[in-house]
Amino acid sequence: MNDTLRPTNNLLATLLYEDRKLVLDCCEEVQLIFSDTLCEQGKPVKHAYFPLDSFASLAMSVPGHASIEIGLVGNEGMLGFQLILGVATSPLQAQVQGAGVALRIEAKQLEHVLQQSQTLQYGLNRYVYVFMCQLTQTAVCSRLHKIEARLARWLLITQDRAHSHQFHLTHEFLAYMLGVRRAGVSTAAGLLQQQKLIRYRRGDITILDRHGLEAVACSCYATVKKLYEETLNPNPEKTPQ
Amino acid sequence: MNDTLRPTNNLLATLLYEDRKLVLDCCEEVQLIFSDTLCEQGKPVKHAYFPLDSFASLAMSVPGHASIEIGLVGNEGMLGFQLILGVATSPLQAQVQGAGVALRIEAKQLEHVLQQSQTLQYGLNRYVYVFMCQLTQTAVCSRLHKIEARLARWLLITQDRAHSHQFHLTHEFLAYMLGVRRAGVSTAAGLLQQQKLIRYRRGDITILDRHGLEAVACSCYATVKKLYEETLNPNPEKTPQ
DNA sequence: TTGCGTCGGTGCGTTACCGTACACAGCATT
DNA sequence: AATGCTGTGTACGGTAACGCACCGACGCAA
Repeated sequence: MNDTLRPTNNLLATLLYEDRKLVLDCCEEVQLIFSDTLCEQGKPVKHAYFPLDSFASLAMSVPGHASIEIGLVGNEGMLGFQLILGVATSPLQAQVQGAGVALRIEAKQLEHVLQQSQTLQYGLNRYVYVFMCQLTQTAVCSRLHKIEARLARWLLITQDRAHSHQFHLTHEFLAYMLGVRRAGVSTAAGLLQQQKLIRYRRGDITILDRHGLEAVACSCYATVKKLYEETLNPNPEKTPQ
Repeated sequence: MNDTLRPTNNLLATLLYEDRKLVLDCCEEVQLIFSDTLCEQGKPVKHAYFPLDSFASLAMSVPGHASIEIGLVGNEGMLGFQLILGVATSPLQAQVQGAGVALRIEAKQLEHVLQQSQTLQYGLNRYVYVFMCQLTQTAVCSRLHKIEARLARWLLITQDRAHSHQFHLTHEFLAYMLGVRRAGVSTAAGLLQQQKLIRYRRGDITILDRHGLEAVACSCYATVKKLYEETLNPNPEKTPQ
């Protein structure tokens, strides 16, 4: 497969060649449609996804409350971390936020290839670890930081996943993900727009000043980004252990 | 080893007999001292612990802010989940909250026995999964629920780990764990005491009415408890898959 | 008995966000 | 041109928690 001529999945890229091949041979390419639900809270999961140019949001809902952000999964990771741990039930809800292509592997087949290679197991376990840290950081963030900072952070990670300075996100959706009121998002977004960091019109958001946005966002953005870079080294051939 | 005459670790109890033996043979018994720090954020980890009658708190601190609760680990689980994933750095801070005995295994040895048994790997992976769900639930909880409910929840999980209706916890410490002001805890604790659910005096807390406390606590307590019961089945011989 | 450190109760002004509600603008459909 | 839906701006009163600060009560030790 010629990876250089098409978008790649960075998690797969961290794997040893043999392990990557093992996984890729079981994968099929699928087109993800915007707003499709890939898995629901508490329901069984049939596939794991390695997004290429697509990405999906993860959220948890609590009875009697709004839901809350957990994170976004794009081509830096994998959707369905539970399968790496041998659990076939989804604890979260996943919804496609950016249409595009993803590689898909059946749960059974993933389980099978995991049993065939210790190093694959190890490589994907590292992802589970990073994902867990990200989860914790997001948790802390939503507890400590104010809406404006969290909104800025969310826009940044969306831009990272979308690989574009422009994307579609309504205040309504952002409110849902951040677990706040729609009105709260409007106010915060208004502030960011006043500072000429972003521009939006009926759901179409354009990032005007990424650096400015990073300054407004809390340190959580940088922390998680660094974690991914440090832990998921994209040159495993050089550091196979 | 005669497990029936002494406190047991429930996670170890979920393992197959052979796997349990594999782990136990590498374990040494250690006495954990109250307020000892078992691992610090970002520092390497040398051991994993399986508490018997001891328990420890996990917290994450963010520069410029108070720290925040992640959870408590007692005889229902294991301290050092990262080691199961092959990562030897601690993302969190762990401090002994209940003095007592724990079984301790060296990181290297755990890695070694994990390589020897797929079923052990699988059994501990399930714990990682449950722990992750708990993490998420705690995250959501600290975002959505008010201090009184979260305090009630914390007291309940402490009671579960301490296996006693009485334990030592100052408002100061509770504030630290819940990520709120000490004064906020005092007010909330005062309310619980007014309702005759608890009694406290200079750090000594007595649970008077567990059911009442469960009613005040948010649903998160019940959710996580159920998750542990369902996922970590203590009779693996009957359901070895 | 005095002193000191720990622990907890309380008050005050401030802030971030909530629930609710209404108004309006852009866009598509009839 | 009229209608209706979606997306956004804004306002109002209410509240949970904040930072800060001070004081009192208890318990240990000199």
